[in-house]
Amino acid sequence: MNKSFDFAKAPGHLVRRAQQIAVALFMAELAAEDVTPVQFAILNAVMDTPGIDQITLAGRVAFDAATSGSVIGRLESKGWIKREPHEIDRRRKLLWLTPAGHSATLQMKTAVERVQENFLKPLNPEESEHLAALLSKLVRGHEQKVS
Amino acid sequence: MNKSFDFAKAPGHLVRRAQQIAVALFMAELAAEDVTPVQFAILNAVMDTPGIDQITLAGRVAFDAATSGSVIGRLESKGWIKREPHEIDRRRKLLWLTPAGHSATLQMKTAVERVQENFLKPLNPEESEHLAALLSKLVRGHEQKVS
DNA sequence: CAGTTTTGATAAGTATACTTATTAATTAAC
DNA sequence: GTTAATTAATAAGTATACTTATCAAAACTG
Repeated sequence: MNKSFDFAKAPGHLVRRAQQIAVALFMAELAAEDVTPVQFAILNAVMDTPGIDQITLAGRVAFDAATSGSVIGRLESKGWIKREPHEIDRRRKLLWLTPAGHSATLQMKTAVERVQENFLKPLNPEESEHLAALLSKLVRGHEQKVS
Repeated sequence: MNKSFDFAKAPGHLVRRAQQIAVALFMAELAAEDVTPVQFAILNAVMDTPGIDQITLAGRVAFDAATSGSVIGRLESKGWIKREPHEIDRRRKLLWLTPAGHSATLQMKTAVERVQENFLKPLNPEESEHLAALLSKLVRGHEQKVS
């Protein structure tokens, strides 16, 4: 009847909880760098593809132009990212890491790897792989509708 | 060298992505009710435990007193939740559903069950159960440090 | 090639989600 | 039993994350 939803078993709740934990571990491990998970994702993508434009980058990590635009603005204020208009298509802004941004990002990477390890610590290696595989399948299965 | 982090495989990224999808499905399915996942979680918890106080509720669904306080404020504005100070300990505020909140929450439940189904649609029943089990184990393994 | 449509970026507005600080009320300690 | 420590709630401030609206620049269309 009025039986409430069983949140402990609800996948949506578990996923939200897991994400909260991942973010908390990230923030704790990278407190010294003063960076957030989304900021790192963007720095990483720009390091991977220098001169990427904001829309392409948004599709790759944040999935929303408005959000990633404001995140990039913050990274620009920190002096980690440089924004320059595309020579031909002046609507577009292309992104590069500054030297400071480059070395900061490199430093973050080992810390982020530690975060991933800590995050998965409650699971053994097989379970960790299985979880990643299931999440991949789930996410890919939805990809058409969300991106 | 400058090989970037492989986000497609990073569990933190997958979890964030999965959560985004879950929220998007929820918002689409419950657009008519004008409610968010966190708001539903709170309504559900109050229906489950009428007269619960804000701190206990926060620990159960949102894990943060400030956030859940503001969410409850919004639910109060909507006329779905009633807040009353505890008779003895006047610091505490106890929560009840209004009649409108009660019937709205009941209506949401079937929609939320549809969301869970849609969310897990890319996986077969075994995989769905396995995913929930792995996430449960992961979350429980971290529970001491985060709550 | 003028007019419409599309696209990239930003602004505005709402809703989490967290931290730290503040206030008020209660409990503990001496 | 008054001060000290704790606790519940809120406020303030930052950072996502999304929607819709706006604006400017390109691309398309007749």
